[in-house]
Amino acid sequence: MSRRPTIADIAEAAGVSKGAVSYALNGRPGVSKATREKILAIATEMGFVPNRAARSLSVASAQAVGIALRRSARTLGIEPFFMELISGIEVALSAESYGLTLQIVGSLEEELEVYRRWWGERRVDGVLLCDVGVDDRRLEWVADLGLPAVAIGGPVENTSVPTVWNDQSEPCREALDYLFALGHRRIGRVGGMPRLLHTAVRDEAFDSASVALNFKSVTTIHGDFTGEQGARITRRLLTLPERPTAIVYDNDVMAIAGLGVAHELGFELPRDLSIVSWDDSPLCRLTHPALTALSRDIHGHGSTAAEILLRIITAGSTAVDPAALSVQCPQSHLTPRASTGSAPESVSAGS
Amino acid sequence: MSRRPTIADIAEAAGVSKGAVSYALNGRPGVSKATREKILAIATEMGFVPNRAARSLSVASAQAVGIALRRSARTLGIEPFFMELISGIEVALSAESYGLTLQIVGSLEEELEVYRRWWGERRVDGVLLCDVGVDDRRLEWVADLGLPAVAIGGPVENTSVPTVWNDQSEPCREALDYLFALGHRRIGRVGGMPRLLHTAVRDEAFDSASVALNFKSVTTIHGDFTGEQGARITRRLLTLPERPTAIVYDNDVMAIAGLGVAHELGFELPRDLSIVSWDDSPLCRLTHPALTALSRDIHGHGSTAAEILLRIITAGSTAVDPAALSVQCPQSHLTPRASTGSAPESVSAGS
DNA sequence: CTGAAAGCGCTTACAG
DNA sequence: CTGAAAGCGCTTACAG
Repeated sequence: MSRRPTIADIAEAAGVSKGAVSYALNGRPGVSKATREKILAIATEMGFVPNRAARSLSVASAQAVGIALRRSARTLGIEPFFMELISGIEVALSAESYGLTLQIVGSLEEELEVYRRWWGERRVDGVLLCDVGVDDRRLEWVADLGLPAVAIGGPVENTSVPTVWNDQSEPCREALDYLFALGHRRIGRVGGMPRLLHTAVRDEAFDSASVALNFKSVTTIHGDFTGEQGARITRRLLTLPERPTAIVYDNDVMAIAGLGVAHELGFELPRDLSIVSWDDSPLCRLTHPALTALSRDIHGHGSTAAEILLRIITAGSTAVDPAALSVQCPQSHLTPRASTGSAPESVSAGS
Repeated sequence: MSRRPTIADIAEAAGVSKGAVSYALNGRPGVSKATREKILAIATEMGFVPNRAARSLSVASAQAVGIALRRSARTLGIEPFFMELISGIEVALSAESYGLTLQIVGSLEEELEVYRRWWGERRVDGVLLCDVGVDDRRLEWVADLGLPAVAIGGPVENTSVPTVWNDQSEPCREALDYLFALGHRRIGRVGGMPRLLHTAVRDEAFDSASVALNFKSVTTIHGDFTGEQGARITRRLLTLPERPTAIVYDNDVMAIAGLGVAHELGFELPRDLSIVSWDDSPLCRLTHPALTALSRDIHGHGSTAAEILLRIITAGSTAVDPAALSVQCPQSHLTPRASTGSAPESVSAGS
């Protein structure tokens, strides 16, 4: 038949009621084994797939999760992070037959509006919040709406929204220890957007680690994760009178742009300059020299976030303790590659 | 109220029937101006958003479009192409309040199954087909299902599925003319996966253009769009006895990996080697030297595809001529940057 | 174990 | 211009 089959069609063919078909299809008690098998056989033969809208309307659930991305198309495209995250999310959702609804938004206001609409429409059962900011208004917003949510990034305090996050201070310390051991004493850092929480957290981690190691100078300049800014800031750092001998970048795209600038200015790596990318991606292995990076499992990060969200959704409005659900993912670790080496005119670390 | 408001709530508050509320909300005739305004005011005040599932069930439409991506998480993440495409699609869909449902699949079989399920569930009203292959089974599949679809890539012949595509031969010719003029006579090409239609089309375009220009040698080796393959094949090409003086890559990721290998082998660009990336992305501007590339508007490509799909969906099952809907997008054009220059031991083009 | 019925929240002919 | 009602395709108490 050209019309897609419904449970009514199956019921008619099997000579039972629609209710019986529903029970059989959902593996519930209430139908005999023989009837169940007959119904399932007919359903399979007809190529029956239950109508989502009807089911959603009945059970008051969308069987879908939403994610709104507030980044320009260009940043999204070039940054491997998002697709890796999304594919991790996907894995967890597919396992529970949940769909993923994606929307790209241009502003915070638009994003808030999307959440209101999605939730009002019951288009989603919950949302994943990306790029958590300092004093992020979205946390309160979703809480007020009653919209289940999980924040990716953090840690966030005093919120009812569970958070999936990575510790930033230990990997930061690991990277700086490493550079220190290589003899570097003047360090530059090209940071991310200061409004993002994870940038702020790294700022702090970087500061305290630098103080502990007693570097001669540490200069952080914030960028916006784009290659343009990465290049501009690198050019700036490398033309300072007391230029750094090593630079740490808050994302891979800026690191690669920085590498380009280093080449352009005639620096040879790692002889004249060491570069570390904070967040590893296949991009870091494509360059020459390959970039030393702080690696973490972004895919797993996405899966974990999605799993927690599903748990909250399933638990329903029964109060779930967000603190109990907040999860710290395996932390980043240093993956040394060819872009880092001894500092020029090395002051040996051991001496 | 904590419960999300329905038209029944509005009807009660306004003292009218649910039908009247529906007419008012949807801007249909059947309610007086005064009543309409009163209803709208109440709806706004209550923060009413219509339940998608209920509407979908009534109008038998999902108000959503699906896209299944059959690439590994790694390729998806690193390739700017997909996010740019998706963001273009998004723009067109948002304008019509359509949602985008995304799924990552591991195999063709899985992908076909997803289409069957989406369509059966009425989760989507149509799908966008990416990475169109040679003899692509999906085209017949969606046609058999009756699932509205638009293929991205092509051109595809003898199908009822409209296609949004780019001409490949003219840009190919443009790139080769340019390299010829720079004195290059031995050309290498690192292609994409041969099973993809656009790779096959480029193979052919490349062949005929090379014949016309009478290059000394042209070597195409197919890769899989990953950096690993791009690097491996580049290493192979550059260590051939009669190595090419210029290499064209079928995507930016392989081109960047190729650049890395060139650096590693001590080639200086563009003095010793010229590199062209087919498909431009911000990545091409990050490297040093920046990569000459064949640029095209991927974002616009996505929007166009989505717009056509919406047109088909709206037109319903009334036969639409796919040929009339197939669209050729503005073609790629050469953007020369610093990675291309005169061939070593140049045979001047003019002489 | 099974059937008949109500209900989810909309839309839309059909009467008044 | 308005109201009452049926219907979209499911799920799920409630009787038998």
